[in-house]
Amino acid sequence: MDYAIEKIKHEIIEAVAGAVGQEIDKSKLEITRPPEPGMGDFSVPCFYLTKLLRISPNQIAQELKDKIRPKGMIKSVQNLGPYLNFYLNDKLLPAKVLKEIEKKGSAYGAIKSDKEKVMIEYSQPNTHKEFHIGHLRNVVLGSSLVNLYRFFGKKVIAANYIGDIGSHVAKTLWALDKFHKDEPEPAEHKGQYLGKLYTEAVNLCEASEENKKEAAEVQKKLESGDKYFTALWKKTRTWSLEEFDGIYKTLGVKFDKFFYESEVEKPGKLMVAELLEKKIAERSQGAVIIDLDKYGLKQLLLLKSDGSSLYSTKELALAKLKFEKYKIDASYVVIDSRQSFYFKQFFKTLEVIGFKKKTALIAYEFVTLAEGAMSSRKGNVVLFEDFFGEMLKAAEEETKKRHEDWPEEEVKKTAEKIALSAIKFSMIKSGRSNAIVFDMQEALSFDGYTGPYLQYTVTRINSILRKAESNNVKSADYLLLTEQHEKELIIKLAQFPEIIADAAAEFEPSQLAQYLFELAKKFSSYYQEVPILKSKENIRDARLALIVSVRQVLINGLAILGIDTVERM
RNA sequence: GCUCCUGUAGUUCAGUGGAUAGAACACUAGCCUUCUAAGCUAGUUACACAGGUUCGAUUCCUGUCGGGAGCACCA
Repeated sequence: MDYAIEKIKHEIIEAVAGAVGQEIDKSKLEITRPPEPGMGDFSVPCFYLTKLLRISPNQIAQELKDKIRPKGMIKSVQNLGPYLNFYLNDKLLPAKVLKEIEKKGSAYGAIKSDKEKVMIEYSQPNTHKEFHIGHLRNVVLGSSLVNLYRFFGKKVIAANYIGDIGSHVAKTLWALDKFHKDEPEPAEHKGQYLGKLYTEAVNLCEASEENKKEAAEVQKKLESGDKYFTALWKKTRTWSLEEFDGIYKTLGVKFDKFFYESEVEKPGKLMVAELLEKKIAERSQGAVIIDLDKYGLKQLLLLKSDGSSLYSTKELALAKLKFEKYKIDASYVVIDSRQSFYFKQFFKTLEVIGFKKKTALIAYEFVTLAEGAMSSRKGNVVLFEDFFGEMLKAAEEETKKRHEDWPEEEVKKTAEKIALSAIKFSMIKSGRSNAIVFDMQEALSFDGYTGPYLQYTVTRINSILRKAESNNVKSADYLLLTEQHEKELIIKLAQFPEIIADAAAEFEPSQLAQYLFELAKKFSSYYQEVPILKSKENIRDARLALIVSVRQVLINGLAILGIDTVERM
């Protein structure tokens, strides 16, 4: 990275370190932003230096202030209490930051590749089940992490691992075969049809042991290659896969590699047999387990007592595939935090059996409803399809209200992008460790901290630029950007590369969302208070150059969140 | 019972070992003869509780209480 923000911080640190006059750990020096704009642009708290210099932080700040000679990006220094407040050089800052953005364009904020090859696995939907807003959070989070990591300079393989076999499939097929065999195939929404069957099956299996046994029989038949059920499975599996394809297409999400549980089941069983032979795994109550007690992780079940496979059985073979065939340096899995314990066990198991690779779970809390958790059994799940439909309707209404003269086609196209941005943003604005309590009413609002607000900010900039017609943005004199609002915006723009690095390091796209919203807010205030088109010609050009940069950063950031912008809305 | 996550404004969320704890929604009052009012400006209200570490704790530690989740044949 060689961004302006780094140069600024480097100069500040060097100035402070130089003034101290003895060896200090520069990494311990913090750079923060003062609470009030008038107090300076950046500040360094002096608390850390008290141990070294053995005088009060206030005194340190005062003494250092006199020793620092402003140069380069630093215009002046003030001490205020225990803080050293730095004022940046207004003559250098705007040109440095804005030229950088202009030059790098859509790559502004990106970090140079470090060649690390990682696989990010996300979505992992189960076939023969409904696709609801809980699954949506995973997709939105996962795909933005893929984008973020690529921007962060990693080589990323975006992987999906589809649960196309297992007890849920068996239950659905059991119900289909037993109660709906003679029904005509649904013409459309076949995936959702299976979801309904699954719910029915779950309830029936809970109601009676007999049903449960029958469903388990179906699973055994599937695993032993029974012709009838295998054919039924193949057909219905396609129904679900087509549904998923449609959803990914709607969301604009692409995977580099699809894995299926069905392709790793047999290799997984072989691996378990091998582990038994090597005495790494052992038998317990008829099942096969690996004892992780000495790591405080209890025991992980690798194979059922009836010999059929578990999630872990298949996951073993998947891990082998990932590391050996794809030669990745690290494997990340985006999952619901309810599976955290299992994954801790599983990653430890990989270590024990010899895969000493970088692995991490990117866990997030799940999506609930105000009345509690969604469950197929209770039938209170909010399907993605329904959610998207509602959002689309609302976005169309809002768009029509504002643009009565627009052709139907344009309304539709714009509304879809608005609806998607609202959906995606609502899934990403909360940090991963926060459960999302889904509220349709709240989701339908396009005001405030939402995706549409960010899109709207971009359209306002577009609108100004359209009206500007001719301009001399390229040769703008940045020294004319002297308003406080302008300085604030420029510093905010300069911080973008840092935000990218922080958000990536913590797997937190929500930090990026927060930043983009703050940037948009700052622009909106500026927009309200400072005229752009009506200012004097040379000032106008400088301001146009500034808002072009603001737009660029908003677009770059939104792209990482998977959000498209629109020309007008 | 054990483990993990969590408790900040009426609601949904940010945030930090230190300068006055920020937003959004909702509510109230202003602002469209001025670049799109999906906007802007102003106002009201908050760190669950009790100890400890520290010059300083909303932040770290311990405990209590509350919410969510996980802990062997589901994924």
